[in-house]
Amino acid sequence: NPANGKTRTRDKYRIVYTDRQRYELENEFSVSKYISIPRKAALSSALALSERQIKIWFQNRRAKERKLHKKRQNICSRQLNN
Amino acid sequence: ELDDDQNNDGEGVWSPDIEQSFHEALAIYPPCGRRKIILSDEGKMFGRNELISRYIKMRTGKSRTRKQVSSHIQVLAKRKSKELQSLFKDSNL
DNA sequence: ACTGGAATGCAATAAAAA
DNA sequence: TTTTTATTGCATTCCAGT
Repeated sequence: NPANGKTRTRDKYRIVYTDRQRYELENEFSVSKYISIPRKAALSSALALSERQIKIWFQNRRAKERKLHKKRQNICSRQLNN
Repeated sequence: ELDDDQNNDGEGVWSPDIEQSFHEALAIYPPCGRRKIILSDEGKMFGRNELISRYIKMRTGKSRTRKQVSSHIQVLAKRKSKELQSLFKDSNL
């Protein structure tokens, strides 16, 4: 449903991705933190997700990485000021 | 560096007074999109967003860059299209 | 070389799911 | 409570038009 440009509906606030969708997305992320336009198109048709969903997944995945990195930094600084 | 905003007051980026002059500028310059976007004065070039930016500075004394104006127009257009889309959904279901 | 505008990025946030 | 999809308001980057 790419013509809409909208994913959320009144009955489905969000959908749960399949294990294969998660695996392939995670695999692509390990190659590059930023998805290229042709790779995004390929993943979109391969995983039956809209290009918007691919784009948003990478944004959320980067946010997760930043959050984890911040946690690691906090642990390090905690160990430094004992 | 510390909060160095001579141009930005305590309110948000598009506080009511700035929003007011922004809409005035929209009405003044081209009364809705379709007019010669190519504005070239002797020596200097001026696009619509820059004219809007200058108008906001005139009326409020606060600076909003042409890219801020561009971004704001995009956000407003998105809101409008979503309002229309939700109206269609409601009437259908 | 200038621009306006689309695509994209990110922080904050919501809410369902785990 | 934490994690996972999805949106929103701004800014920033990418694309052409003149």
